[in-house]
Parts: sequence; structure tokens; C-alpha cells
Amino acid sequence: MTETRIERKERTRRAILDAALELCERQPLAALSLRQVAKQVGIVPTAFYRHFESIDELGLALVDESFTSLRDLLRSARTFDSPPASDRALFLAVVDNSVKALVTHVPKADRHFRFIARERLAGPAPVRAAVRHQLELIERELATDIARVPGAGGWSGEDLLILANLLVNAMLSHAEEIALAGGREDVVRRIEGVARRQLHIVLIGALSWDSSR
Amino acid sequence: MTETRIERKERTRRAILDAALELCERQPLAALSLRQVAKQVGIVPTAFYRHFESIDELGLALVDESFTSLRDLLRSARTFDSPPASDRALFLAVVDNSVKALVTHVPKADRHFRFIARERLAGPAPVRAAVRHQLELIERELATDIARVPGAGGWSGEDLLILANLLVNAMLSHAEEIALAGGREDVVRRIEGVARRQLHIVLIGALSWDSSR
DNA sequence: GTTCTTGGTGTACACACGTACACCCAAACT
DNA sequence: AGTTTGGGTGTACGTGTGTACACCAAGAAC
Repeated sequence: MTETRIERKERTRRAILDAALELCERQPLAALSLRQVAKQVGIVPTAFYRHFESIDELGLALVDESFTSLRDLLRSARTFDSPPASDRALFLAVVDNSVKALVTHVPKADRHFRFIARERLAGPAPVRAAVRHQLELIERELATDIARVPGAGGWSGEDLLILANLLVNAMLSHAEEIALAGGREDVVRRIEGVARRQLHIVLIGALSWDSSR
Repeated sequence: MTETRIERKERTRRAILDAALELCERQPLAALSLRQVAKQVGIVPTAFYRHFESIDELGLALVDESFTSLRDLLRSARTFDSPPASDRALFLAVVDNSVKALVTHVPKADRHFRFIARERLAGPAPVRAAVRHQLELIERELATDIARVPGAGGWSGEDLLILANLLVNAMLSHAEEIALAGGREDVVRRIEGVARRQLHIVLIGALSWDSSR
């Protein structure tokens, strides 16, 4: 039954992260007190310092953890069961895949998504910066992804980033709504429909873009 | 020099709202203390209660005030200097008008926009509800606006709302970025370009939507 | 001119906060 | 086996917090 020291440390570190994530459901990170977290975990306040130097640092750890969830989502959105034959089929498959990934992954990591949504603009400055940086990385990745799609040849790098920004913003807002839906099936399905149609509209517009300048 | 009682009351009420708005630049509303606000205003803590029952109620007042700014922006976006002749001209005029309204109005009321951006998802529950409600109203208004545009005949009411949601989300995120830019001209101009191109893409996609189902 | 009303004051309390410090004890190292 | 290391404890402090209460002074109502 003897537990190695690093195991024990990792266990209470996890407990702190979980406690903070749960407490953040009711209040922003900036309003979170070290003592609240310690009480929730079941340790004495000063023990907190054995793991994090401050609440801000805790927040940065939570951002990292949350974006791991998001990357999982994005990876599965890029994975196709069967490679689509035609360009049009690829198109529809991309839309379908992305939206499906959204509605299956977000509810599984809803606390993380709610955390990001909350702290993206309201968190302490270092946390805000970290979130912003991660989102920019995602936009860039999406832009290079789009560049490989047939029909995107005439697009400039800047235009690709602008399109990626539009898509990430839209999907992020849907992810927020799904995370806030608390798993209610009907709400999630409605959002799924909205997301699909919006993706359609944007991609159709994007396809006839460079011819319309 | 005698000041009427309601004048005086209104003056310190304003001072409280301003103080809260300024303090909220550095921390979310939920982390704001009654005493901080009182100190900033220059009154004793208990005097706060003469104007608001709680910080939450103060927040609701700030939401009201902030959305007054937003409505101003939207009204001017709907106003045309000269009525466009062709459908295509109307189109371009709408895009141009909206984006211009964005970049001229947001910097003037940037504290309000930052407040909304922060508290929309991180604020106390009543504040979040109020912001959400106001945004829904705006989406509905935009949907009925779009319905009047020639070429939107084949759109169902639900599709109009979905399109409006896409547009409001995109413009909101640009408003947030402008408000966070702190008035730096080059940043604002870059965002202006992004907003314009995104609007173009979406509207082009929307135009060829019902033929593509 | 007297009384009423009310925005603002000052004192006082119980509580939560971050953090410093001395301590404990079991795993880890030698 | 003896020593070191480090996660967790308990006490103690000054400070900030929300709010109750009695009070004041000047505009409003009579």
C-alpha cells in the first residue's frame, strides 16, 4: 500500500486542478481564493504552495490541460473514415466530420471548454495571453489545412488566415454553447444543425471568393 | 451653488458606474469588492447601498448602459448616406457601412465593449443572462433586416436566424479585438480589413445558399 | 420656520484572505 | 541503519471584506 512520493504528489496536484476546475464553474479564476481550493481538496492552505506558486500559475496549467482536449477534437475532425472521392464529397465530408467531432467531444470535456470560454477574456493577463496564443496556433493550423484542399489554390496566405479566423470563431462559439447546454440532447442537436449550416454557408462563399474580388 | 438632491444622487451614481467600469479593466466583476468601488468613488462603503443593492445589480446597470452603445452602433450601420441603386451596390454598401460603423463606434465606447466581452461568459449569472438576452434581441433584429434585402426571399425564418447568428458572432469578436487594441490605428485597420473580407465571404455564400441545398 | 427625508459618515464586528514560520513523519537516498 | 528530503500540518499575523447601527446635515415638504 506504500505510495511512491511522486505518485502522491501527482495525485494531489490532480486533485487541486480538479477542485479549481469545479470551483471555476461558479466564479471566475480571478475571484478564486487559495483557501477555497485548499478546502475543496482537503489540504491545509499552505500546502497549496508545494504545487503552484500562485493561482495564476494554476490557471496556466488548466489552460494547457484544456487545450489538450481541444487538440483531440481537432485531430479527430481531420480524420476521415473513408477518403472522399469527388471534391464535392470531400466538402460535405469535411463539414460533417467537423460538426460530428464538435458534438461528440465537447460534452466529454465540457468543464475544460467552459473554463476556456470564461477565462479567455476575463482571466488574469498571463492566462488570457496563453489562451490567445493557443487559438492563434489553431487558426494557423487550420489555414494550412485549407490550403491543401483542391480549389483553394488562388488563395493568399492572408486570406487563408482570415477564413480560418472566421471558422474558428464560429466553431468556438458553438463549442461554448454546447458546453453550456449541460448535455441536454435537444439543445445539442439544435446547435449541431446551426453549426452545419453555417459551415456550409461559409465554405460556399469561400469557394466563389477569388472569382468575385 | 445649491445642488438639487436628485442631481447629486445621479452624479454619485454615475461616479459609481464609472469607477466600476474602470476597476473592471483589471479584474472581472465577480472579483470586485464593494469597498474597492467605494474607495475609488471617494465615498464610505455603506453609502454604496444608497444606490445599488449589490455588485450584481451594479453589473446589470452596466450591461444596460453598454448595450445602449451597441444599439447606437447598429443604428448607424443601418443608415445609408445615399440609397444604393443596384442590388450589388446595396450589397457592397451594407458591408462597407457595417464595417465603418464598427471601427468608428467601438473605440469611442471601448470600455463598455470590453466590459461586455469580459462579463458575457464570466460574470455573475444574472449578468450573463442579461447579456445573452440582449444579444438574442440583436440577432433577431438583424434577421428581420436581412429578410428585407432583395434576394433573401427563399430564406426560411430559421435560416435567417442562423445567418444572423454567424454575422453577430463574427462582428462581436472583431469588436472585442478592436476594444482590446487600445486605439492603435494600425491594429484597427487590420481588423477592419479582416471584418470586411469575412462579411464578403459570408454574404456571397448566403446569396447562393438556397440554390445549393 | 418647523418637520421630514435622505445621501453620506464613522464605528464596530465577525469572518475570509495570503503568507510566514516552526514542526512532523515517511519515503528516498547514502 | 542513519540521514536527508519534501509533502502536509497547525498556529499566528495583518489586512480586506460585507454589513449592522447610530448619527449628521442639508434639501424638500408643509
